[in-house]
Amino acid sequence: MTPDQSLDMKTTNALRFEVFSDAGTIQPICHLTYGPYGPIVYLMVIGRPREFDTDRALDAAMHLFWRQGYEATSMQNLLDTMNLSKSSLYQTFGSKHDLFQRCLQHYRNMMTTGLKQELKQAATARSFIEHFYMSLVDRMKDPVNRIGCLVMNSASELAQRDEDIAKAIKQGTESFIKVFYAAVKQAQSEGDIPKDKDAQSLAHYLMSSLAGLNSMAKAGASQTVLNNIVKEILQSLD
Amino acid sequence: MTPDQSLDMKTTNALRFEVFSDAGTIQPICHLTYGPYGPIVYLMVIGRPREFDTDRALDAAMHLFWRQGYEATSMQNLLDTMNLSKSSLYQTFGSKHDLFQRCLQHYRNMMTTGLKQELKQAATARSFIEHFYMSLVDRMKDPVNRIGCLVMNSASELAQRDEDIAKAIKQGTESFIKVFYAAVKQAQSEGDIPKDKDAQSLAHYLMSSLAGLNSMAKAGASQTVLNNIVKEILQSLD
DNA sequence: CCTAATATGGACCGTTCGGTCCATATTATA
DNA sequence: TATAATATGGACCGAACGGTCCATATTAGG
Repeated sequence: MTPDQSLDMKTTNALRFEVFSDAGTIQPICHLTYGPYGPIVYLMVIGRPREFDTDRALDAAMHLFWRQGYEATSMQNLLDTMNLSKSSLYQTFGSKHDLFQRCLQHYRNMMTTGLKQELKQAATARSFIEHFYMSLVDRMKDPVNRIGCLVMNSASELAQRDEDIAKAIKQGTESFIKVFYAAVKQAQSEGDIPKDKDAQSLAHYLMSSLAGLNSMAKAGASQTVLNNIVKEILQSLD
Repeated sequence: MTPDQSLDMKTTNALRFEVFSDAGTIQPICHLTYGPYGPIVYLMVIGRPREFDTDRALDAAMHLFWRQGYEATSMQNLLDTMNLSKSSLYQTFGSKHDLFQRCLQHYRNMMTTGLKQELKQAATARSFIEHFYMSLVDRMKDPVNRIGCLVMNSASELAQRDEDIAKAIKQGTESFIKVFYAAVKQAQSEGDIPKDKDAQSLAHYLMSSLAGLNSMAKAGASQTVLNNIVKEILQSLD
């Protein structure tokens, strides 16, 4: 169980135990009640089983919010994309706001997992960093990909007026920065970044540069311009 | 007349000549009609004069959009802030969308004018650049100021789904980049930035870094973190 | 005083917003 | 088969959305 998961207990007329999955969805484990001969534990859930995949629906919602932002995404829009009925959505995710929080969590997990894996698989940490920025610019060839980072987009749109989301954003950026920090540290130990550079500062700088790059792409900067910016950014590692 | 201004002619039962002010508001010049002895030119406008200051209202709207974003700002919100009646607003500015475009223009003019002036007044171009970033971070002490840049905020929120606004955003960023370019060029001629650096690339990089810094501030980065990022950014000028 | 032109306030519009509720369908166990 | 629990579809809700329209007020010139 990762730190993101938490145990929850809910009493109905009997007793149920639930956990939250990585994606934040509720997963029933067992169902405790009492029969004439003592307690009975049902290991499966009673009731009609879900017809949709919660995590898949969450993923669809995340991509929609990512592309459109919070305000510009309507519930109807979400229903269509997630392919759910209104009841199912509200029963499973609570509200638009709650759903968005789950999406932020999901995004954070997805990204950090992916980045850590890429770092592990890269030949050197420095090449990981370089490849990260260069492939980012490459992806920007397709305007469809100029949607920035969900966390930073949300910071721009919501952080100043929603404390809960601000907290999630802070956690998100810190997670990303941790990956950059690990990469910088590793690169320093591999001799590819000067050891006298402050790894923490550099990690923050890399995060900031990433945000800037995404902004420039959204603002319509050309491939050439983006590449030149990346060149400047990467020189900071020397 | 600056390039932003344009001449417009509108025919009613007579003929009127109008210009757009820097803020984009309509300014009547004269009113041409025909009397029994030939054409008559009224130099003043016939009709009830405006009771509000158009530019002041536009400025208020701009600050509201800047703080809240486009979608999160309702017409009622605008009416209250601009202190106008619904009729006056729609008559003067057309629609929410049109008003927003005007605000973008106004922001661009305001910013470029201010920056050019600061550059002119600075001891050296390099000190202008350095002071620009450092005072930005200083302003971020107050959360009220963590509202980023209207142009970049709009890029994040709207550029991918509104061609007109995307165009305005591109013009905006290009205007800012021009100022940075001028500063870099000047600093190079003053010997404060190596002449072998590509001024254009550096200008784009400075713009990108600015966007990143604003994003980080919105995401809740501490003063210390922001300062460290600025240090890294400014090292790119060496 | 009449007229042309504009300003203003407020009623009003259809649509969409996020969200609730309920009747019905479906499932697994008792 | 009865029951408990859940899933689902759709009707429905009040509020807010951006926007239109019209009656009235105000101004300057004829």
